Amino acid sequence: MNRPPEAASELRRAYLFADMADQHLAALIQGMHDIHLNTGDTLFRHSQPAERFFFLRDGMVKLFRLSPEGDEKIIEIMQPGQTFAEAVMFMGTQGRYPVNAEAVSESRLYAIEQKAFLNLLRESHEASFGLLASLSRRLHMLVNQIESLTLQNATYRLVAYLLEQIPRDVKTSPEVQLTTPKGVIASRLAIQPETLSRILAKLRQRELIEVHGNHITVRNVQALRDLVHLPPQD
Amino acid sequence: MNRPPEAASELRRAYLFADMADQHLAALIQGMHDIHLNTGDTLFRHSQPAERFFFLRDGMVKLFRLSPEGDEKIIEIMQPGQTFAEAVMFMGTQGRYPVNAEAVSESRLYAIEQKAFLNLLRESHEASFGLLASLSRRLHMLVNQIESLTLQNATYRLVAYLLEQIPRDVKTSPEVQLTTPKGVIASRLAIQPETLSRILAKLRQRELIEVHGNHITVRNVQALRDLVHLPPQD
DNA sequence: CCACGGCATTGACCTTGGTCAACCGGCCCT
DNA sequence: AGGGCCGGTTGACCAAGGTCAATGCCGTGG
Repeated sequence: MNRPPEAASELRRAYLFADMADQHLAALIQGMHDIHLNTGDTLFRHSQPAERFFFLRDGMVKLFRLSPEGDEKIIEIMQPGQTFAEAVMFMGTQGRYPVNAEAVSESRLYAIEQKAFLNLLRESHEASFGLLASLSRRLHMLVNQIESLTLQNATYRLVAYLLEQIPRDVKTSPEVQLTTPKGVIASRLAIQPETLSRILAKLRQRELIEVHGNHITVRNVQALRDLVHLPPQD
Repeated sequence: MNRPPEAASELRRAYLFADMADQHLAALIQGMHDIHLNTGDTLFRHSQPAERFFFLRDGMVKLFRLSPEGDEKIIEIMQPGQTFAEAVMFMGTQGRYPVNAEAVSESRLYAIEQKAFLNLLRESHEASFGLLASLSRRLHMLVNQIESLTLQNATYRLVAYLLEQIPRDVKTSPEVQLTTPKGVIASRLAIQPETLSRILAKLRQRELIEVHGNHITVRNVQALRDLVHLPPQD
């Protein structure tokens, strides 16, 4: 495993590795594997035995569940710099992946053996704390998702999603570039593509947004924020 | 804090404390507080600063979110022997509770200071591992909940809930004693009480169950399992 | 003993979002 | 250039479950 020295700083973007001691990280880097996925490639499937977890370098990977009828619900869309499937290590004897993972765009990843990482956890408190931080962030995200699935309607979820895509510090009329096909976003928000389309059309009619393909211009941020009961400004 | 010696074995019922060294556990027990709640009492509220987490000794506590309109969605109903709000410690600086907590029945709890526990984590790998196990269990539970909220209908969710209530090893015609008012169960399943009532009525008509107040007799387990696509037996 | 309040049930009606189908436009491939 | 495919859009229709209101059923307390 000959690996460029940038690997360490690359990994440190993830909570999990942010504070890990150099030598521990170096050891991990020695043992990890490169993975390349084309769009549509499957990384792992629900209920397969989980022997490694992943760090996403480039591209995008969706984590999703399938209903017996084949309907898909995306739980999370992983972005570069994030780790996933790290929690499975602790699901008792022989953990299994709780979701499917598939590349939404061409992706490069590092795969890390759970065994190796478990050993490291025993030596490194920073690693444990990093993992705990990762898990609690994800936990919180899931609770928020449950809230918006049950307490909010489709329009609310879509608007909240759009607002999330606007970088924090933008003051000008914000532009949102959708990074995945609309069907993927629909599945993430647990609505049908047709419904997504209709909601966008309605927002367009009300002149709250402009839609050009997968580029969206938000014409009236405050009106959108009001729609989701967010206080003015921020 | 004069505490009975049973406290240790009581706490060990929770994943979090199961494998913790005796002296560490003893130290925790020294510092913790007793809490008594009557039905309807609030333990903490969403977005309050979180300074402690809890171990439920007796009774039941619901964790829930409220919509701006006041609708309630129960995320989880805590049972005796479980810990909750342990994850908040790692949500960066000054974590805040992501949910509300309120007693559904008269309850006794132990409250543990997060600071004290954090110090302990630095010394005890067992504590870290216990916490990691707790969090990944909860994570998995939430993913399952998202799946059934999005990919399954109300009848499915209720039937799955009923089947979960049947103790593992029962072979006779199983009896389910609902441990909370039906309205609470409805909120947990993200349906209205009226809908819950109607679904039970429908299952009764089909002679799959009998309902007597909050006692339910399952007349045909296999038919219920089929409804939720579970394989026969198990 | 009756009155009240909370929970549950039932009925009538309505709304949201799903389903099915047609259609459009861009892109790739031959 | 033509054909087919994929993603997205639009329309017509449908159904699951929510809403609103009336009613029943206790259990508690005056």
